[in-house]
Amino acid sequence: MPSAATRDTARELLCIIPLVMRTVAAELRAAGEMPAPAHFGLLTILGSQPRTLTELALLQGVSLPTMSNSVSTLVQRGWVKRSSPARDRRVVIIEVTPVGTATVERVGKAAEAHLSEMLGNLTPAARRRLKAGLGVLRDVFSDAPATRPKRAARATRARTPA
Amino acid sequence: MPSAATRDTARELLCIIPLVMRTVAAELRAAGEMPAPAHFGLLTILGSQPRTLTELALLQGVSLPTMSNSVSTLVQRGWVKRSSPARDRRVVIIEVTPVGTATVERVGKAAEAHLSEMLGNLTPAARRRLKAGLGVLRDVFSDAPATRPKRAARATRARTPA
DNA sequence: GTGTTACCTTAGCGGTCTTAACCATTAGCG
DNA sequence: CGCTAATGGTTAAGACCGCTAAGGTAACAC
Repeated sequence: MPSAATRDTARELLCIIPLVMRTVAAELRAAGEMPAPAHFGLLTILGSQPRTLTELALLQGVSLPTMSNSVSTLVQRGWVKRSSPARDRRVVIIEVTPVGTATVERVGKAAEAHLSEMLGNLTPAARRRLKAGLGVLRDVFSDAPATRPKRAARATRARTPA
Repeated sequence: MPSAATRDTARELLCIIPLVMRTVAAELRAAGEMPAPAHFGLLTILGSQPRTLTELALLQGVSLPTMSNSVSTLVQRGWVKRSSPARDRRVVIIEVTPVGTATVERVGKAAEAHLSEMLGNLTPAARRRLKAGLGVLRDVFSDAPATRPKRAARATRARTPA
């Protein structure tokens, strides 16, 4: 049973996250050839290593069809490529292309710049609070598939350093 | 020229907000007759007082057409109603209906419950950090039209929207 | 009354997400 | 070997959310 405090925070989340989301999406949209919000995270993930479709869907907390479609879009834009390993041709490995890497780099920089403009007005203390809050958010949501409480306990410590 | 610290925070925002957004949307979707994420905030705003379409669009940081459409959906569901004041028949006043109020109440509660489940694992300290961060988020994004400083009428002050 | 401005709506497009249904490949087993 | 599952992806259809561009009507100013 949720305490009043958690419920309060939940309500807060419910109200402002969509607001923030809109802004973030707008930044990305305005930042050039706009890899839509979802695509940005995707390319970032793939930047560290290639993944299968299922892995990606899990990581991003979306259904397989959604991921398949997103990847298709990305392929179409030349940012990632699909390939099937010979050992098991059912699976699809998705890799980012050099063009994709460059795009994320560029667009991300532009979006950051815009965002930073808004964040620039914050006092250092406020920015610290924001950062701390984002860290918590990441810990809580980093792979929770929403409506399915599959894995219960996630340690909420370990503030994801840097 | 954004400092490294702000850029870092911006990048953080860019990566985790969509993730959180998906979860919140899923909560809402699973919470019953799902007033989509955007609708939830809208109904909440209207809960305190009726507003014109333009006001709503400004408050939510969306375009007028978007707000018009959203309101149409809400009207269709019987959650709000439109009316034109006699003194100026160009404007449209949007008011929440009793059904709308009840719906937000109910759905909000369900979504909060789900969210609270995730948040329940947080230490009190972490929850405090989260809350503080959300507050900052609200201040920063509460009505910033993202990429367009349309008419710069809004100074960067005016905290405390509620 | 003509023109301008303000407010809202309609139309059309792209993106995100879902579920249901459908292939294709691999693995198990008699 | 051939049949049946299961695994992994894809397609198809549907609902929302956001945008721009292009109307339409009401109020205001001359």
